Amino acid sequence: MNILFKALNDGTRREILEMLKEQDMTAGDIADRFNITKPSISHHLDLLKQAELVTAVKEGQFIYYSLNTTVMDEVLKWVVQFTKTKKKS
Amino acid sequence: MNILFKALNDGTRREILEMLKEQDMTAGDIADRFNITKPSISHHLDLLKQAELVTAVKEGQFIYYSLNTTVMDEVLKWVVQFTKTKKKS
DNA sequence: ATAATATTTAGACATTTGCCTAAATATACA
DNA sequence: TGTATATTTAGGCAAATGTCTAAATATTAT
Repeated sequence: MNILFKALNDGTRREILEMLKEQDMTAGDIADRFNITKPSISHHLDLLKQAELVTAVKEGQFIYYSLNTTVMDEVLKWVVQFTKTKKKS
Repeated sequence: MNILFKALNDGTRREILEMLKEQDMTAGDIADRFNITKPSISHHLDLLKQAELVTAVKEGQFIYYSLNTTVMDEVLKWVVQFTKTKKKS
């Protein structure tokens, strides 16, 4: 849970997740969309990978990153407990 | 969104939210449940307040903190976009 | 084998974070 | 008025974070 919220606590990383929601992308393609150096993006991707929010598959000299939606279910479950607190009126 | 994830990115703060889900509490009562000094808890409460995850009401010399569930809906909305991506098979 | 491309690893640096102690503020009570 | 209680504000400090440049690794193409 901790590592998950930590991974989500950064705008760049959240944007990466939103990009990967649309399509799988290589590390380079992801980096090209930000005004941040490739090593920095690589580090962000590593954190997302540690949190298992993304998976990485090497294909030749490229590494394709994909979203792993199942982990989000955990976050969802945690958040939901605070929202479904409605009382009958 | 940023300040929200920032507020949630701490175990102590998430625990406070879970406590407040059960009942409103004073700053002191909250602090008593942790092995952290009152000033530190006060700081955590301030962050939660900034994120509007909690509200504070002063009653005499006490300050009662309550959960504000409506803000969680925003988080929920953000998270859900990643979970409802199931395809028909 | 050498060069080019894709990506990561390593190391440095400034900023942010979470914690602490000490002091300040505000209310209640004797 | 003076003292105890509840909470916050201020200032300091070590650890974590996000960024960068330079170097290392791996793959592809000449």
